[in-house]
Amino acid sequence: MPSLTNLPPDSQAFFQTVWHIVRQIPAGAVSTYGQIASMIPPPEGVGDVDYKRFGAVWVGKAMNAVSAADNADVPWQRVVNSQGGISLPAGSRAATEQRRRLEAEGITFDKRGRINLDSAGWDGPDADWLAAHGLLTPVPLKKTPPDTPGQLTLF
DNA sequence: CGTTTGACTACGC
DNA sequence: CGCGTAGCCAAAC
Repeated sequence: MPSLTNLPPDSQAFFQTVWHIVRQIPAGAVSTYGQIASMIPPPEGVGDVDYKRFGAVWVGKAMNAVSAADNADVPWQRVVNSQGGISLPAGSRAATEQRRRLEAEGITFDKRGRINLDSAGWDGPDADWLAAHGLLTPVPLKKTPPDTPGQLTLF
C-alpha cells in the first residue's frame, strides 16, 4: 500500500502547474505521472531525493483534485502510470471512463490493458513553452529516440 | 478521535 | 513478467 508523504508546501500552486502542463498534452498522446513531475522544479523546501520519490504521487493528487475543482478543460485521461496503464481502480467507473475517452482519441490498449508508450508517449511541450514557464525538460517516454530515416547524422 | 485508504514507482523475488 | 513492499503523510470516514 502506498503511504504518501505530505503534500507539497504549496499544493494549490503545484496543482495549478500540473494542470497547466496536462492541458498541453495533445489528443492521441499520453503522458505519465512521473513525466509531468519531471517537468516541475522541486517546490521550495523540498529536497531532490524526496521530490524524486513523491513527485509522481503529488501529480496523482493533482489529477484526483481535477474532478473536485472546476477544471473541465484538463484532459486528465491523458495521464497514465509509468507502465502505460490506468492507475484508477480496475473496473471502477472512472477507470472505464478514462479508457473510453482515450480510445475515442485513437489510443489503443494491449491485452493487459496497457498503452504502448513507445508510440503514444508524449515528448512534452515545446522547449520555448517550457522555458517561458520556468519548467524543465521532461524525461523521455520513448525508449527509441525519434530516429528519422533518411536524415543523415552529420559528422 | 482512532482507522482506513490512497490517479506512484523503483526494486527485489 | 507479475506481485509485494517501502516510503511513514493527510484527509476522509
